[in-house]
Amino acid sequence: MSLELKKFEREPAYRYVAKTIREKIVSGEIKTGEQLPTEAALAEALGVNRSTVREALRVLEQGGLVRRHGGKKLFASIPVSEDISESVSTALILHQVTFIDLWQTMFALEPLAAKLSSERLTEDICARLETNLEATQKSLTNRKRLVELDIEFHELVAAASGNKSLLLARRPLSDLFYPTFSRVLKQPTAASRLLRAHEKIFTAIQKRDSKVASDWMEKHIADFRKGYEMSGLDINAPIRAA
Amino acid sequence: MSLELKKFEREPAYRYVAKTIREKIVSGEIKTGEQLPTEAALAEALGVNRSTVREALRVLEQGGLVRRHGGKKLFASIPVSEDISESVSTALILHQVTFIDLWQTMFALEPLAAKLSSERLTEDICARLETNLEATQKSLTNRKRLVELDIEFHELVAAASGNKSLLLARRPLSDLFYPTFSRVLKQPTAASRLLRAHEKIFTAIQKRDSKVASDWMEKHIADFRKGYEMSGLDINAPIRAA
DNA sequence: ATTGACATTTCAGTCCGACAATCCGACTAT
DNA sequence: ATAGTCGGATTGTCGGACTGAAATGTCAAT
Repeated sequence: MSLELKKFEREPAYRYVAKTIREKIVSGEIKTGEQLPTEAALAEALGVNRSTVREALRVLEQGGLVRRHGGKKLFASIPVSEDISESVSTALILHQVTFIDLWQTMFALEPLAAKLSSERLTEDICARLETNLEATQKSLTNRKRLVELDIEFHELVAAASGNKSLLLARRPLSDLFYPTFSRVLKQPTAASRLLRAHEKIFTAIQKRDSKVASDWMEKHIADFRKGYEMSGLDINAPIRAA
Repeated sequence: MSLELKKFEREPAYRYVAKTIREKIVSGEIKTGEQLPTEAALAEALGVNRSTVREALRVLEQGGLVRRHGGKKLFASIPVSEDISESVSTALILHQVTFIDLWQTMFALEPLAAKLSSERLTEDICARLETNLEATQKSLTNRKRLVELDIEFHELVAAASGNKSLLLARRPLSDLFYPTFSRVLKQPTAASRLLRAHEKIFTAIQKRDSKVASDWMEKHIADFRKGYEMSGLDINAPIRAA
């Protein structure tokens, strides 16, 4: 017997304004990349004060729907994974997710990314993967650089899949993994194993061999976990913020 | 040859304020559930105007890090999946993800959720799943209700996994699926197939049989796709907003 | 003591007006 | 054309003010 009395909550004006603008963007009435009116103009058009418009803009900005180029003009935009990732990451940290939580999810997503990439790889991304691999070969002793290249490799594979939901889902997990990844790479054979796995994955993707690509990615992610454990890190401890 | 001269960008005060408060929350200095000072107090403490504080609060609010209870008091809080899901969903829509994109990702995540649930199921959630199944049996002809129950079932399974990153990753996908799900349920045998799958999954989870749980979930998700296609919906068309 | 009605205070939401910094566009001189 | 100059437009920030709703305090009745 929930009474649910009417939920009086009159929605604040700033939220109404945000919703209105968001809908115009989502519906396509305001196209991506298009310039928005000035704050003053929006205020007048919507019949509210500029302060109210500004609060609404902060909301949209945080959601990545609106951004400023070069300090002044306001543009409608598509939220990119960076926009989303930060809030998801902090949410995960506050929920005290453990390494093993993240790893389990990643273990499901990354092989999928490898598989799909084998089916959709474009010339552009293929070239970038190749460049990435060459750089990796030259950076086997530079842990910091190696971490960057590993991040890029996996991001490229996910991008090659052409599946944006996959890209968006894995990004925050990746962001949370990598602060400790440098430590895992201290393991003697870690760097060479990483390179070997990346090469196998890349080759398989190039050959459109989705099965092998997926399998090697699986091994690669499994290997990451082993390395994590062997580095003396606790897979059941909550992930710390970067 | 990029000069990259210092990126002058002095960060706006409202963003600095937001960052400051966020860090205090993430670091635990302000505990979850704790009440925050009033806007005026924050303004004075941080040496900025109240308007500036308010803009910062909009940012944090959007990220689910603070919320108001009963319209007045401000509390620090943990972002829940609803908080995140909306922005991720709109991002996905703007990226024009297709049904097949979402489905592929879901096809990787849901069996994992079923598998993990088999290992960690709690009494509480077990009972709620049982209630859910009973309600489903009684609602086979009520499509609207059936959609709600299906959402709940899968959400419960994911919750039972105890893996928050999984919960957070699947939520926006689920939200995007369900607007069209009612149509899929028009298929003659769809409702009974759904019930049967849910029952099989639940039974397997109860028996801690992770393999069977995972397999049945896989079948269930695969079946969903077939139903989607048979309903005359285009799996390659961009998902529309709810 | 507990309850309930009523008065008081606090505070979020909104508005107004203002100002400095700086970005943009137009105009001018080279 | 290119570079330099100048003024208007626009954002970020500020101080102040008002309103209504929420929180709190007061007091009488039970």
